[in-house]
Amino acid sequence: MPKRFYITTPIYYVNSVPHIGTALTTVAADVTARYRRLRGDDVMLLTGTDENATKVAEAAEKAGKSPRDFVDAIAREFEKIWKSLGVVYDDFIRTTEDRHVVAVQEVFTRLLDAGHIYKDKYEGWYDVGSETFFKEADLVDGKSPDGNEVRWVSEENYFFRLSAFSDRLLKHIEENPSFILPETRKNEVVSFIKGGLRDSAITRANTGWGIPVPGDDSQVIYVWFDALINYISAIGWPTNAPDWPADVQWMGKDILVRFHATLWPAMLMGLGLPLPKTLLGHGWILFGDEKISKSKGNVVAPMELAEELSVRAQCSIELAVDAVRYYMCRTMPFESDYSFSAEDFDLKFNTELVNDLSNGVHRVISMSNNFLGGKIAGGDVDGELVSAVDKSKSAFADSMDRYRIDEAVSAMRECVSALNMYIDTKKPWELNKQGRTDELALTMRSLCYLLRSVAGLISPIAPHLASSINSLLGFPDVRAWDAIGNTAEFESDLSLSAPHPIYSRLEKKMEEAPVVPDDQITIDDFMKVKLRVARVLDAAPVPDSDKLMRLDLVIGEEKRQVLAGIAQQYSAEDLIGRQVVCVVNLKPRKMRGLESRGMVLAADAEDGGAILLMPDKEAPEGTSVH
RNA sequence: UGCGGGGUGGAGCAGUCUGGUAGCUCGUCGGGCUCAUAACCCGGAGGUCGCAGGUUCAAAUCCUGCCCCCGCGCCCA
Repeated sequence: MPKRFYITTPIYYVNSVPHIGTALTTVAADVTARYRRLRGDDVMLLTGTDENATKVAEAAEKAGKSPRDFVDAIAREFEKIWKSLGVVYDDFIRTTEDRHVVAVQEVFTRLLDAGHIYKDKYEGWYDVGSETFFKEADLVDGKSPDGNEVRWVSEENYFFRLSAFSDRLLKHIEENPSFILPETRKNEVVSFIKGGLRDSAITRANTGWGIPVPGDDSQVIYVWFDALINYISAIGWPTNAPDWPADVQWMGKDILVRFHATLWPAMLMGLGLPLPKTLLGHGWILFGDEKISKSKGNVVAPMELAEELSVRAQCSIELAVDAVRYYMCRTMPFESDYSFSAEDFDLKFNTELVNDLSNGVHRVISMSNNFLGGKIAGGDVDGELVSAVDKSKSAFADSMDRYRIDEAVSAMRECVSALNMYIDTKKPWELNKQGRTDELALTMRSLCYLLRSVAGLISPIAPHLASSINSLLGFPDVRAWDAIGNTAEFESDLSLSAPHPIYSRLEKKMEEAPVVPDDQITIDDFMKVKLRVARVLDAAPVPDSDKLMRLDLVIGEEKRQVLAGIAQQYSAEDLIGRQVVCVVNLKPRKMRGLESRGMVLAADAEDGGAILLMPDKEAPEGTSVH
């Protein structure tokens, strides 16, 4: 069996549904797959879900479901979304499937036998409450710094000898310039490896969810080690995996360096398997001011975007999805990130898809119908446009072959631009008025030819849009790369459909919520911060720390530990007994191994120090502050 | 302090590796066209390429120093 062109996406965590980020990766992979199919390749596109993380078991419990039911439901959700986004994959791997479990255990066994995996002890005082290990020195009166009971745990874990692969990895990266793309990511990987790779623990205690270590049920395989193996388990390894190595593995930049470009190739080397040809770590589409959106939890779901668009642009949901796919492709962040905004989306949609393309199509179809009754006699195509198409087509291919989907879109747009220019130059309405029928037919035929080529080029990106153009021209879909820019089809008479616009222009959106200047917050924002008067019960400098002071505070009925960077200005004696103001609903944070559950307010001194705030006169502990 | 990315006409970006016309999209101004969804086409204005030195016949591009912004880490909570 000949090797297929093998494309992968990461497998996605099942604790949340896709957002525009995961959709970006998956759509990019789908576009690549569609392009390769157009080029005549037999393609294998793989996606799937990562279901073995311990968090999954917890999330399932919260949802009141068994882990099994929980992951089943989410996996179905993913499949549904990819289908809606027009992603056509050839297989969907779930890491809870037998074929995967078997492969993971086999990988483990082989690497263990080959000496790449070893057992090592992990010892320490374990705080069951916070699932954290502490050093002897960190303990306070035989308890954890938080006051929890601790017990001595001596856990044996399995480690993967990642450190041993550094030189081979660097060599491979150097010898294969397109192994890691883009270039900036490659540099990052190289400096990460040169900084020293540490062996990684690849198992953890078995809590009832995950893939057991072969011959040692007390342990399960660590989720990343497990997950990466999907790329070979899905295509039949260890039995037979003719499609390996992958031609391109798409992913976001965040999971490239630590996992796909180091751990994964090292594992493959350990197994004696070839490495993927290209690892592609694209940037992210960010949402306007990232800080603001994070706090608002503002995630633009691609399908919501499409649904809204189908109403506003008066098109089918499929065409709206294509517009979203188009937007993702034309802005595909390669080296750096891209900032998404609704305004930007509307602008790109209106100018590129509606004004230039959809309206361009409409011009051609309308004129053909008005001037020629929708019938165009077969014949020659203007050589000027043939060479314009040739140029676009090869630029498109060159870009796609380098996985620069954004550049490929630009190449396609050259044709659209040529279309509108050509119309203005040839002025078909004048030819019609003057009765120059032959010239008119040549012009319209040539324009149809150009549109047919545009449809072909855009088809991997926006397949329904391509179909719409083709059907207006009275053609079936373009199925072969060689058919793009081929004039043979135009030797026979054409019979066009009646004109109707593909997309409608978007009008300005309704006024959004009043814009608050960046440096201002509303009273509601401020009220989110819960401030309370607290009394310092005890204080002590944090060991191994220059600036940190540990404070035990009384806030009303409650006691809590807060860390503050004030040790250089205040001693324990200064602090014990005095009142302070504390932010009580701050997310807990660990520093120097200790947990801080709040923040005491202090003014910033000129020397960078802190000046503690205290009530003007004594107030009961727990009094709220505004 | 560390690591990474970045500072190019009003906005967003390309160009920097491989020195030699500063390019693109949007906006703006003027003109054209009337087939089309107030869309399309042409032209103009607008930049000391973060700052200061250096190398060179020539620097956005190479070298040195500095300033500022963003992301990650941190004895910031």
